[in-house]
Amino acid sequence: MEEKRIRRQSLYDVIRSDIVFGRLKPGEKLKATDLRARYDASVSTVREVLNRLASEGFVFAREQYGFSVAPMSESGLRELADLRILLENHALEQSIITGGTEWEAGVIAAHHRLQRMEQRRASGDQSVVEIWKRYDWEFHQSLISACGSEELMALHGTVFDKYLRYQMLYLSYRGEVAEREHRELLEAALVKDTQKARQILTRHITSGVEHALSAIRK
Amino acid sequence: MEEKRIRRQSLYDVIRSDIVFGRLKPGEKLKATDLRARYDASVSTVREVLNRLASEGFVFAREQYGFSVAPMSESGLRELADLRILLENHALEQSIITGGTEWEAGVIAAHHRLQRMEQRRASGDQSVVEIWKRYDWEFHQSLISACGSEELMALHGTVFDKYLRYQMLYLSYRGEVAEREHRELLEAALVKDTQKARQILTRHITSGVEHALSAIRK
DNA sequence: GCTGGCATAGTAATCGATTTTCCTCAAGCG
DNA sequence: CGCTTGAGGAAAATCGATTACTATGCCAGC
Repeated sequence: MEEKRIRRQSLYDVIRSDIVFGRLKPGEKLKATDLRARYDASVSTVREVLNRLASEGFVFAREQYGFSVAPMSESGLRELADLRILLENHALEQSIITGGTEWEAGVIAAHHRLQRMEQRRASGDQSVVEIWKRYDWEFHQSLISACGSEELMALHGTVFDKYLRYQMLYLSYRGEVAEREHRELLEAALVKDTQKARQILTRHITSGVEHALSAIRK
Repeated sequence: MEEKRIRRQSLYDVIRSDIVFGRLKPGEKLKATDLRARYDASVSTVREVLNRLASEGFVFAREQYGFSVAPMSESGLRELADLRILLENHALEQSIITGGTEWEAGVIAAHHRLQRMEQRRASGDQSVVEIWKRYDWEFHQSLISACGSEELMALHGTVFDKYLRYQMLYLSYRGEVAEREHRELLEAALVKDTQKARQILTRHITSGVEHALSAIRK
């Protein structure tokens, strides 16, 4: 039962992931003809994908100049972190208020998957980075999944990945600390303590930013 | 001095505006070949534009099915309104705190332009609707322009337009009331009263939603 | 020696044609 | 009679070629 994907979708996934995980460097020029060869697709298909990525902010586009990987900056990181705090805190609070048993079950399951990967990552297994980060994404998404707004969730999902790109750039790994924060976040959510949950989440993100910035300054 | 635009950009503007102002109905199928004739462009160009609009949420896309104008629903309106309140309140507060004289000047100028159009609209001139709404957009953007986050402003800009689409659908016109709220918003911002400004803005949006929903229920 | 314009090459933008996929409908079989 | 299956057509996805633009560098004139 092989999953059949159209070329555009798989191309989109590959390029997006190449950008998020740094295989395509910030500022790097994305020539349609080069990508055509590299990814084995026609210019039209490549351009469709680049247009999508451009409107999401992963790719920078200028008329008559073409496409390049979106640049990164310290202010970019701060902006995205602030935005994530704003969106995710709000969604989290709503979600805790309205979430029922099904939501709780989903959150616990997502946390379990994440935790397993965190352990493998902690034991030095570098190969699981992408899967680990996907589970990270899924855990945070599951936490806010009862917020009642698909628009909000979609927005958060994109912001999360744009923020993740910075974590990957700075090779920011906080191991045990982030692991504990996830656990605390889970607990606060399950006992419906919105204020505590907001507090932990804010710290989770803020200290992540500080950690990344201090790492790059050395 | 004729402005030279590339085809894709002008096509994007036209289709986007056609969707926002309801000339393309929600759910309407967007066949590439039809659009090709209607807007005089090739399928590739049309598809590039539709991909962009899809990732912004104005167009709905499904594999092997093609594109259609994004559907609209009451919950969609509520979600976008909530999102706009969240984003704009936050940005407004930051902007009031950091904004200096230049920011104040920009806000006053934007409000003046908006007010002039509000007057023309109030006197029954239906032809200015699009310009009027553009000035509305610009006024709100200028208010948050000192928030320090380009990401936030870009996000707000898109959300504003998606919300505007609902106002256009419901033909929601609050005339004098909205005019007064804009004036109050300007005043609160200039005297740096963040709490008052947040309060007015929240009411501005909330009552706009209520007005629209009560109109459709008759 | 410097500047301004023109030729040229490289790349982006656009195009129409071709291939692939999906849906419909009807005929054949159980 | 109902279900499966395959032919046919419509529309989406993909393609390579063509056109348009821009930047680079060379040459002529000042």
